[in-house]
Amino acid sequence: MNTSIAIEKLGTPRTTGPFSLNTIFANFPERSARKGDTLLKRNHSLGYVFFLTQGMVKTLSFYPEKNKEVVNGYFTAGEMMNLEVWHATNNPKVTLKVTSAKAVYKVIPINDFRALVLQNQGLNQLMMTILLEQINKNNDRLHRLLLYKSRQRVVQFLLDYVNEIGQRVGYEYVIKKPFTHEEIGNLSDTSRQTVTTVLNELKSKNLIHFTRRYILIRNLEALVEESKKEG
DNA sequence: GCATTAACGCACG
DNA sequence: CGTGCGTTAATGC
Repeated sequence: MNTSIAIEKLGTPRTTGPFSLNTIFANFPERSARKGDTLLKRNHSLGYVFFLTQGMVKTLSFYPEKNKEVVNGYFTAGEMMNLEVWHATNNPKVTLKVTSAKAVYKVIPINDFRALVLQNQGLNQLMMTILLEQINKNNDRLHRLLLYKSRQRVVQFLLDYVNEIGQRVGYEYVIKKPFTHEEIGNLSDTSRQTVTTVLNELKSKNLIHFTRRYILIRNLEALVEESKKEG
């Protein structure tokens, strides 16, 4: 994989331009939330989709037979959330929680959303694309769990992370952390302690540097190699 | 071996 | 000053 090309794709073109989601949802008011706030409570009764314009939100599913909530993934600016309500107007398992300091989002009732999609062929196509991307992302996560060991998954998560929200600084990349080590563990299917040790190992190799506020990728190429390397 | 859980001390923000 | 982090020992497969 050519990471330099992948990095060039940074940004969210879907949020600008005449056919962007921002334009399509222009009439829906923006709402603001802070870290830890819940956008969608588990067992809510009404169907809404959400459009995230700023910040980061994680989704969790609840499994009553285990009495446990597991992290499904996270959304960044420009993404649609809770699209599952398209075929069932409520989504009782799912919770949406803000993980960044601040999040700005729009709430679109499912009936309004359906009407928009049915009258707008472009939006229809875009939704297909977005859904497939979300499915692919989940597939990739599952495949990584099957094919790679935990330390590699942490490195792979870092690479995803820098692609999505990293900022280029000279030859390095900075990620401002909306995640704790525990959350990184949830998302790369490993434990908090493993995340800590892997990150410190990468730090000692001078591939990355980090504090509680940010992660600096010092050597992206080497990190890509690290993600492929066996145990 | 490879990773998880528990446990505890420490210090960042 | 709370909780997120770093480390290690015990345990499982």
